[in-house]
Amino acid sequence: MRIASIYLLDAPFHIDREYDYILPDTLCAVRGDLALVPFGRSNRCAFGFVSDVREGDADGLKEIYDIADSRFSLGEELFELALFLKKTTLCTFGEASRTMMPPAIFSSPHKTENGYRFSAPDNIKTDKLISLANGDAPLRSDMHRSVVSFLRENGECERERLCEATGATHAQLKTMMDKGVIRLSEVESYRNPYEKYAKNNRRDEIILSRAQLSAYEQICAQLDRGEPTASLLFGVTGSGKTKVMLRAIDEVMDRGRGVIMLVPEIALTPQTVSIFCSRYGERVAVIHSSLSSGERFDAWRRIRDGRVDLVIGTRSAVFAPIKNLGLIIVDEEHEHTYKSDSDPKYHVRDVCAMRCKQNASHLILASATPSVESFYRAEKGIYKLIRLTERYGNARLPSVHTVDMREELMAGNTSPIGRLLYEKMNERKERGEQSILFLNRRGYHASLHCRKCGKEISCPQCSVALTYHIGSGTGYMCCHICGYKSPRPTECPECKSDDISSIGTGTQRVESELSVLTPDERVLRMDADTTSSKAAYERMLDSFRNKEYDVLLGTQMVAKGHDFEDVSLVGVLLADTSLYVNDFRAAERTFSVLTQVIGRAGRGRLAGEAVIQTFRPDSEVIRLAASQDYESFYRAEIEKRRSFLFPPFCDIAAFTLSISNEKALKDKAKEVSEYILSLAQKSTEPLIIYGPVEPPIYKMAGKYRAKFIIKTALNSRVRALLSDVLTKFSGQKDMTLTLDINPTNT
DNA sequence: AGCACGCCGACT
DNA sequence: GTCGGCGTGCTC
Repeated sequence: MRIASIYLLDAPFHIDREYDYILPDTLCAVRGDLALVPFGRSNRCAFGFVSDVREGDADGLKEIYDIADSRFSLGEELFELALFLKKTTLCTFGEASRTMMPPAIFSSPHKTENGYRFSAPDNIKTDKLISLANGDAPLRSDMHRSVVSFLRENGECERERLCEATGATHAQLKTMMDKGVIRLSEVESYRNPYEKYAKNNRRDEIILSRAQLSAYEQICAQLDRGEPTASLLFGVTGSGKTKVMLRAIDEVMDRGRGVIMLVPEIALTPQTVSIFCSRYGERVAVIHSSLSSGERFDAWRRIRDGRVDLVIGTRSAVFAPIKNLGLIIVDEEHEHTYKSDSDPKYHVRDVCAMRCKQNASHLILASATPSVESFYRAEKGIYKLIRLTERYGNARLPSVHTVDMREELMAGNTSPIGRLLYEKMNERKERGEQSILFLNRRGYHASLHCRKCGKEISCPQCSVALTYHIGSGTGYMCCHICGYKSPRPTECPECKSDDISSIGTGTQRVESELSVLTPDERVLRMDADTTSSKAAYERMLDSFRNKEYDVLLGTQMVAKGHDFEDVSLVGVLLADTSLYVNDFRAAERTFSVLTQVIGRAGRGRLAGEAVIQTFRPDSEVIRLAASQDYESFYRAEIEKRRSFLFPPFCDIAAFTLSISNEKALKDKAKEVSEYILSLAQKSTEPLIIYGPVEPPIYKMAGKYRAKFIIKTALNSRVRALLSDVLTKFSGQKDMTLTLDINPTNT
């Protein structure tokens, strides 16, 4: 008997392993194939993936219902990658495979007399083609004759086009089909929302500067080695990394190999897309979170069917089933969106490294402010370090002024705009140039406080302050964690005092301040509240580019990757907000976002200037960001990481326990803690265990949370230990225990 | 996670 | 007597 080992799609962690089934003679299967199997006492129908097929003893085993055809197979390479994810992130095989395939594949099977069969996903779009079957058949209708003569002249024709051209109806065509005069064939077709960019594509020649050419040649040298390699393309803002990447993509495609280009969610603007689509036409697939399920499925099918050589997309596009992968590019590699925060909690860099190993391909990590981990690896020689130290063309890095906001306060200026920034904005306005203002906080005021009892107005579901937003009427309070909204209170919910005051400044408040301070400046506010749709976001960037506004005011999203010719001033309204977060990556994040946002100024022919406003002008991070000196920042930071033992000098495994009952949390936390300690005692691996500790947000969406932080050096024995903890507590009800290995916020 | 089995309380 | 509460245990 042939026996197949199967991983199930929906097995929870503690029962996630291979299960053996009989493979009936009528079916054949190879590793990676999608299967339908009976599972559990009631033999409910479950999806699974074939891991292995062999001859063996069938006693006590159930039979596989069905195997899907190879179009819906994970394939050998992605199957291995799913196992890799399971092993390294401790997710289930099902979670891993779900992130690699479009959900449309798992459409519900249909029941037959003796089991279940696959249903083809119902949203495969087909073109219905009509061709001549027997043109010599005698015809009595004029319409039939004109259809036949049309087909004789034009050959096979798409059904709708045929109806349009001849005036025939579906019913008439049906009659002709029944008589055997014509025949209908269906071929799969693909929805491609980016088709419009792909028209009249052409590859314009790219002229590289001397520095860019050198970078490109270093990349080619890596490609020539024909083995898995990685480089860190470290180029200052505005150095023209994109051009180097385009040339590298050309080169790899000319060698007949596939490319995956990853970008952070925020960078997937129409500008980015149009650059690539107009260059590579229909050989491009774009993948991101706001595709419809049909579009997602079709992009996946186009890639699977070998119609695509270049995939551009966000994090999960690293799993694109592209054949003969030659190059992966991770643009803005320091971005935190490259770490998944739901299962599987993978970092895209690790998956890239694995895929490059599988395909002997090259990996390019690109950034003006590389993650400390990546720069460390470059120093160690694991990545080839390629530098671009100068801005492209005649552009120079902006000159930066740091303003101490305490002095502003003492001078009686309570506005979020300091005097220097105000002055410089006016200059820009007079010269017809543009400014970007960056503030890392949305809403109007950060929070409301009762002046009598000191209580802060907080979210009933989460332990964070509600942010005041202006809106219709008196405005509303909003929780930025769970989205809870309530009207603005008129009295303190605790002591009923009506003496409520506001603290802090958000983008909305700056917007209204500006309308008073500089009434003739046209200000565009861009944050999560104004860019609810992708279309709105794109429209805003376009109108700012078209100079319908003088000032772009916004959160993080104004800092990333945009290229505005006429922006010559960047103002950072409060640089220190992200410094007070209790997190070993706070300095890195602050440095990176400041450098990125400063880098938006002076990218064209105009000289750039930046004003950084802060209450901490003496802070080392702010000083280094002002001088845009990444390498000095890196030296200081890596020494801190070394002496306090943080990544890249150790790995961190973080368990989060969450329970809706606070008392139950305390009890369970003790139990988890004791279990971890008991395992650690038996282990010889280096393990430093902290916890239970209260996370910065203790209560989140109605659940209380406790964390356990383990500093360690990951290997298979440590993973087995972590897996043991997860298995023990993952089956228990009324609680969840999750594990994040090397999380981006600790 | 599902789902069945099973062992106790309140109903026609 | 039996319908149904959800505790317990298993899944090739």
